[in-house]
Amino acid sequence: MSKIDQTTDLKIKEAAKRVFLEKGFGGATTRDIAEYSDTNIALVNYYFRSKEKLFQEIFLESVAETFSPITRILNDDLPLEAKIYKLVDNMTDLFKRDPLLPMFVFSEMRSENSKMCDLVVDLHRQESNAFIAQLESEAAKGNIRKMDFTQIDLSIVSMVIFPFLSMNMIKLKKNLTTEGFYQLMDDRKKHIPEMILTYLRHLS
Amino acid sequence: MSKIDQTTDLKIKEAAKRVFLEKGFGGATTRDIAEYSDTNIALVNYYFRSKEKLFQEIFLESVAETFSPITRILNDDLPLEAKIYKLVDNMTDLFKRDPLLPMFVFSEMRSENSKMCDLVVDLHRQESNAFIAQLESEAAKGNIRKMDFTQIDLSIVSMVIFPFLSMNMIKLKKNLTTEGFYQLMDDRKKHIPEMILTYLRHLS
DNA sequence: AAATATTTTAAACGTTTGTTTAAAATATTT
DNA sequence: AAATATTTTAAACAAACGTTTAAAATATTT
Repeated sequence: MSKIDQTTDLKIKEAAKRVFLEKGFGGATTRDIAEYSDTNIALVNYYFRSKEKLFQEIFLESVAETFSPITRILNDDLPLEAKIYKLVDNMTDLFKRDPLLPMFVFSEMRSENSKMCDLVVDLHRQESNAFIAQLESEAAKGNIRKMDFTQIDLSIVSMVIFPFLSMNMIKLKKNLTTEGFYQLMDDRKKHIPEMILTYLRHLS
Repeated sequence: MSKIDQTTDLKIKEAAKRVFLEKGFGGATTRDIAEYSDTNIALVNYYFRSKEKLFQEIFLESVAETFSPITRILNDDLPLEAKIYKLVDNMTDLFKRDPLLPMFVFSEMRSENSKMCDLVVDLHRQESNAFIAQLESEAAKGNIRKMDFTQIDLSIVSMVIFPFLSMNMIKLKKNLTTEGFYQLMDDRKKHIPEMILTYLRHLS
């Protein structure tokens, strides 16, 4: 189906996602969304009732897009090493496809009393910690060091996501094009798992 | 000097910093700043000409606050191990004092053509890479592995800053109070340098 | 083909925004 | 003490915002 034959509500939603990802809820306007979707401001409210309802729909989908691959892989039945490589690889590719996604999700959770925080906590209510359990199991077997594995979990996610959150600063500082930046991210697919695994296997 | 005896322009600037850090440029209003500073909207423009001028003043100071300690320590004349420990320690303490600082700085650089990007690139024009040079020197001596040390630089900063960018999400997911979160950050003061140094010293 | 339901449009609504005005109050200088 | 400069105030401005209205256009059903 060519873009011009899309249904009106889909045209609006795709335009809204683009605008919200670029500017956030506060920076985006109904008129922006109407213009990019080639419709008008009345249609935006006709199909989605309000700017906030439209935003919440897109935000929830974006949170799922960001975290469900992570959760899925962390709960996969894979050896530790393969799991870490797969996690970093899949996350990196996801954010290369949608580099504005991390900043969109985290910036909307900036204020503690944001409605978005409540939505997210509902979404992740029964999320298991299979990854940390797996790490503890390997530690019990003596394959890796004993430690607080929350730190490992947090460090992996930090090393993958942060570069995308600070993409523009990195590009400026290292004088990189978008392609150069993506090359750096691809290099991290080896570097991050190597660092984590070297540390874990070096029994303290 | 008690808060009530502050000069008017200082009262406004401190209130503005608080409001901008919490809500960002787009989310903050001149009326917010006037209310928090116990003045009025005309005085805000009388002393700072416009919301944008006031914002730029605060943003530039915040960028300096965030990055000048990093740059200073990275250029310190310290052995590698001590430097990494000091860097992580100082950055963590800085962000514990001002946990909204990272999101404030990076969210304003979200769009590539943001004026803030240009301001930052001017600020860091002649910044040296003494840290990466030091790493390369140690690698030449055979003390640490040979590699692209941009990855190390980026990984350290990621592991320190990202948790503060995702503070609210972490607190929700791990069910932590602010104190619990800060304890986790303090634990990272050991974890991060240990991981980095273990990796560097494990000659591949 | 007529009647009904749905979609689209243009215009307007009331608020909130950043900013400005001009007068009042206060401080400083002569 | 009078004249001048600075600071503060209350009120208003135009522009932009999210949303609503009511009529027009189109699609669907009877």
